[in-house]
Amino acid sequence: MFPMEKSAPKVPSDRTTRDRLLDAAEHLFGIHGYKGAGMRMLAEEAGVNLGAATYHFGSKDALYIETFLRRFRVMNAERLRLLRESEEQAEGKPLPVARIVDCMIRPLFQSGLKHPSFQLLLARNLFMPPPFLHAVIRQELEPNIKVFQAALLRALPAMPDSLLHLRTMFGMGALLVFSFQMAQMVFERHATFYENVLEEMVRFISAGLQSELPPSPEQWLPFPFPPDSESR
Amino acid sequence: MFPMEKSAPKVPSDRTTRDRLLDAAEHLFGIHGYKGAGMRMLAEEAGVNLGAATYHFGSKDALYIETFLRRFRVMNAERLRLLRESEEQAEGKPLPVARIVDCMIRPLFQSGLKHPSFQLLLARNLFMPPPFLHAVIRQELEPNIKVFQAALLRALPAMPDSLLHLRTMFGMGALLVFSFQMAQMVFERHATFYENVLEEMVRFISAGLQSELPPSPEQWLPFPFPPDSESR
DNA sequence: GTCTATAACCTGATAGAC
DNA sequence: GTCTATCAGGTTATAGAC
Repeated sequence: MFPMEKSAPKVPSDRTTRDRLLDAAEHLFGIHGYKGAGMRMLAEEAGVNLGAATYHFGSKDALYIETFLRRFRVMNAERLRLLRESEEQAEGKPLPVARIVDCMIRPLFQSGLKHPSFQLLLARNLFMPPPFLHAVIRQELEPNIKVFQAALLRALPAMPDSLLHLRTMFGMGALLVFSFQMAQMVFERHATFYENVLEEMVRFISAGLQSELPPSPEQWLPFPFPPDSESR
Repeated sequence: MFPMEKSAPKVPSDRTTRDRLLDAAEHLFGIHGYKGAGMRMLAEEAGVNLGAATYHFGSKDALYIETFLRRFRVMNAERLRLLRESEEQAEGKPLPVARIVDCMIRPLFQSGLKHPSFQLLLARNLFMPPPFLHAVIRQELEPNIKVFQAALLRALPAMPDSLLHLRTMFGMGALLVFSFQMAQMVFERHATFYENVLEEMVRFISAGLQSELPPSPEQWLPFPFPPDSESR
């Protein structure tokens, strides 16, 4: 009934093997995709045994999910933190659109600079996640989207929210493709380069969000993000 | 030395088997990706034998390339046709940005309505083509991009062309993600729905392209499209 | 916790009968 | 042109020694 004294830490304490596995997975899943990278490949790059690999995570799917969530969670938290901080500074006044967009996409650039291989994995999974990741991402992203959508609606009160939803998705597309593009060339450029691209993207997306309203705005149905994919 | 009289047509004449294979490939590669769909799966859906499948195309890669190019080529040709037509109507005056953007993206919607499974395959491959497709796409896309870039520069003479290049890429991102999204729900909506989305996307992208210039425009290096991917 | 060995299965390609 | 049978190599997952 009593917990054992030497209660072996169920997961931690073996940082090395487990974490090297996660790093290898981040790298190789990013490059080759879920189907493209096998457990053997991962184990080899991590320098661990094949058996040990499945031992630590139970299954390939579980490893993939954990690899993705490890950084995705902190990135999303950072997004919310930046927005909250901006809103406190504004003291009740609605934020400018560009400022909100900045909070949305800046963490992606930061995370991309720190973890280039994750940026590849991220773009891949936001665009076309394998089926078992789909629900995970949605659940993780949902509160985030709600908060930003609300902030944008305060800044653009004349906009029907289904239209805002559609435009936000266009913006996500611009962000995603470029994020993938950027992952290929991190370390090749100076930090100011990324800051410039970030600013330019904020300009592009903000202009799109604020463009004139259509003459007869249709009631768009909401579009799920990430898109519903039949599989893979 | 003389060609045989009954010169058996090397490729055509067997439309059924070959074409059913292409259709199945379009469908299943679109859903599951290159690695996700095996030759067995394709052969089964096409109702042909596994051996016959590799016979007609030689290899899985060749089948994949042909499946993609079959529609990609006509889509790109249509893009150029629309632009040329618009330019003839304008009689030498530079076209409005929105008009150029319309010519760029309208064929994708049209093709998506006619061939929903291809739209999925297209988005997939423009975003992250398997390595052997990469060069093929670039070569096919290059003349197209040049023509549209030139038209946009005529419409936006104050814009540095490396900046235009960057912004065009943002636009491609918006288009791509939404195109993928749309592929999931073709047939569920009325035709006017798609026309409305198309117009809305033209508005979004045009506004982004025409947004104010950055205070000190940096000389961006060109970004390859599709992005350089290490693999898969 | 880590390893070896192996099970059960799937992959693309091919040789040869029809 | 189409089929069957098969090959050599890949996949994930697991059972059991250490």
